[in-house]
Amino acid sequence: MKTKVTIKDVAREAGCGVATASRVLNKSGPASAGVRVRVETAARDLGFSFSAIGRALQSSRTMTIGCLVPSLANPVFAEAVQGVQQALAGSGYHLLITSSNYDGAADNDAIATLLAREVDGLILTMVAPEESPALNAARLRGTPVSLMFHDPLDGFLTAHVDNFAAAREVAQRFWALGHRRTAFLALRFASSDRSRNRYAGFHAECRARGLPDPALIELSEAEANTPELLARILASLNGPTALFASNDFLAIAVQKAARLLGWQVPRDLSIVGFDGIEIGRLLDIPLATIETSPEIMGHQAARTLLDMLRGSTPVQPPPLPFSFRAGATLAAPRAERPDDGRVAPRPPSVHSLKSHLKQG
Amino acid sequence: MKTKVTIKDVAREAGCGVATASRVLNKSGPASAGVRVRVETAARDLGFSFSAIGRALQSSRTMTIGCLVPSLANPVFAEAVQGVQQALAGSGYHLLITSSNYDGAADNDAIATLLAREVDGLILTMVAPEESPALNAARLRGTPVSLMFHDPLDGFLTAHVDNFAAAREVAQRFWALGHRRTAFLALRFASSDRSRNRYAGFHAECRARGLPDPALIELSEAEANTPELLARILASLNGPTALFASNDFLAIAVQKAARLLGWQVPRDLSIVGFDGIEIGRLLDIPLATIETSPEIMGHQAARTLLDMLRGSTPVQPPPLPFSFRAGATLAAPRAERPDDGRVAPRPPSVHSLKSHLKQG
DNA sequence: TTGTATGCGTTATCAA
DNA sequence: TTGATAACGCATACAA
Repeated sequence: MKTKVTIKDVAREAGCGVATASRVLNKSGPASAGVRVRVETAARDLGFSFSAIGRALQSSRTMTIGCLVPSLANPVFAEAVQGVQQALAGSGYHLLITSSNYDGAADNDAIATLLAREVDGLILTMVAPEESPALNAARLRGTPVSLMFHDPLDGFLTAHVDNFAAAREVAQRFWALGHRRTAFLALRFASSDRSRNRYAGFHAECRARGLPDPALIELSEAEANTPELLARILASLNGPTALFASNDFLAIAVQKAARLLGWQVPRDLSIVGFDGIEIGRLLDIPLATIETSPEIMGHQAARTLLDMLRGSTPVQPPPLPFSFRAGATLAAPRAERPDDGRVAPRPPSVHSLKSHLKQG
Repeated sequence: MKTKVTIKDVAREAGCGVATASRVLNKSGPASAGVRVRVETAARDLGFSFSAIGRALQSSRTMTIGCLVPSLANPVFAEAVQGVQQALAGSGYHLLITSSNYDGAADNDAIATLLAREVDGLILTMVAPEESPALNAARLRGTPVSLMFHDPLDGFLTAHVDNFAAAREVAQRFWALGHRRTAFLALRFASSDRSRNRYAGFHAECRARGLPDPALIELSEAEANTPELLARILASLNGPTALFASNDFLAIAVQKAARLLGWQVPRDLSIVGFDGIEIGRLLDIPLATIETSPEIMGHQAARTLLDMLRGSTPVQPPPLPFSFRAGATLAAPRAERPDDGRVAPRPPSVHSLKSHLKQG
C-alpha cells in the first residue's frame, strides 16, 4: 500500500545482498544465473522500480533537464517545448518545465529553483538573459545552458532565427510592392529581444530603401486583446499602407481592428505577421507571415545541450532558416497617393505625415 | 567552478556543526545570535543553496508534482497547464510536465517515470484512464491523483466540464434554428473520451428532438490538416445543414474546406465548435462554440490535489460551467426542404458507439 | 560470484 | 544552545 519498495526489499526477498540486486537490475556486473532470476522475479513481484532520488544523490546526476519559457499559452513556445521533448525522447533525460509569464524576476526565481533541483542542464528562453544573476549562477556552477529564441549572446549557445534578417525581408517586400508608409506593432517590446531585433531589422531596411521610418507601436495587453482599443490606435496612425506585426496573434488581432474601422485587408492595409502559426493558414484571409519552426528550434536547443552533457563542446549553430509565407493579407497598396480615397475615419493631413513618422 | 557547495561547507566555514547550520538556514531550531550571523554570511559568501535531492531523500517528499497532458501544442492543454502552474505558485510545489502525444503507451511510460521520480502527486489527462496499469500503480503506491478533462471515473477526482450536457445544448440550438440534418466531426474519436461523450450527448439530444441521427465523421490527422481532403469528405455527406466539430480547430478547418466547395458559412452550413479558444473570436466570421475554461480546469485540478496533499479528502467537485458562445458561423438553415429530415440513405452512425451512449 | 561498507546532502534525534 | 550521528535509496570500491 503506502510502502515504497526499495532495492533492499528486493534483495531480502531474493535472499541476496543489495549490491547483487543492484548489479542484476542494472546489468552492471556479474551475477549467477540463479540469483539473477530470483532478483528479477522478486523485483517484479514487489513491483519494484528504482528511486530517481536515490540514484541522483549517489551519482550526482538527476537525468533531468530544466526548461524555462515565457509562457506555455503561446503556441510558439509550446511547440518549442514539444521539439525539446522530442529531441530528448530516448535520451534518458526528462524535462522539468516552468514558465515565467514574461516576468523577469520570476525568470530568475525559476532558474534558481531548477538549479536547486540539480538539473543536469538548462534550456532557456528568458525575458532578460543579458544580465541575469541566475544565469550567472548556472555558469558558475558549471551547469550547461542552451538558449532558445535568443540571438547569440555572450558565452551561450542559442537556437534561433535571424530576426533582423527576417524583418528586413518583410520591409523589402513592402517596398517592392510599392508601400511607403509602414508601421511596426509589438507587444512587450521593451522586454523582448526578439521584438526589438525585428524592429531593428525592419527599420534598417526601410532606411536602406529610402522609406520613411516605420511607426513603432507598442501595445499593452489590454490593447492587444480588445479590438476596439486597437482600432483606436490604428486610426490614430498616419495612414500606413503596410503593417508588420511582431507575431501572428497581433497580426490577426489587428485585422479585426481594421475591420472595425471599415478598412479592408489588404486593400486598405497590408499585414504581415511573424512566427507562421498554423492557424494563420486557415483564416478566411490567409495570413502573410514569416514562417519559422519553433519545434525545430527546440529540437536544436536540446541537441546542443545533449552534446554538452555528452562532454563535447558544440559551437554556435547558424541561425535556423525562416521563410516568407505569402498570404492574402499582403498586396500592393490600393492607389498611389497623394489623394487616397480611403473611407476610414482618420485625422491625418498631408503635412502631419512626414513630421509624425519617427522611429521609436 | 564545478564544485557544488553543500551545507557541510557552510558549517565548516561558519565553524559549527551541520545540524546547527541546518537549523539556522531553515529557522527550524534554536541558535545563538553569533552563530546565526556566521552561518548566514557563510552561506551567502559561498553561494549556498539547498539541494532538493538531499532534502527529498531525507524527507521522502520531493515537493514536485507530475503533470501529464496529451500535447502541449494544443492550446487547450497548454492553458490547463498554465492554470495548474498558477494554482501551485507559492505552494512550494513544482511541476514536472510530460506529454504523451495522444499515445496510450507513452501515457503509461510517462506516469511510471513520474512515479520513479517520486512526485508527491499527479495531475493527469490521459488517453485511456479506464484501464491504465500506471494509474493503478499510483493508487497502490498511495500517490494522490487528480484528473483533468476526464469525466468522473472510478475512485478518482476530476476537473471537468459536462461534455454530454454541452453537446446536448448544441443539438438543442441546431434544432431550435430549424436544422434537421446534422453531422459530428471528430479527430481521434476512438481514443478520446471527451469526443465520445460529446457525440453521445449530441446524439441523445438529436434523438430526443426527433431529429435523424447525426452523421459521425472521424478524421485522420491528414484529413484534418488538408482542406482539400476535408472538402471531399464534406461533399460526400448527405447535405447536413449544421455541423458540430469536436474542437475549435476542426471547426476552423472545416470552414476552410466548405469554402473550397463554394459553400458559404453559415448560409449553406452552420458550424459550432468546442473549447472556446481565443482565436475563434478574432476570425472574420467569429466562431460559435462551447466556451470552456481550460485554465480554470487546471486550476481546480491543482487545488484538489493540493487538498489531498494537505491531508484532507476532497470530494468530486461539480462540473465546471460552460457556456454557448454565439458566433456568426451559426444561423438558421437557408431553406426548408420538403423531404426534411427523414429521407435519403444517410451514412449510418457507427453502431459500436451505441454502447458508449450514456443516458441523458 | 557475492556481500559489506561507504558516501552522496539533508534533517531529526538525542546526548552533551 | 550545540554537534555528532542515524537514516533516506542507491551505486560502487573493496573484501571475501
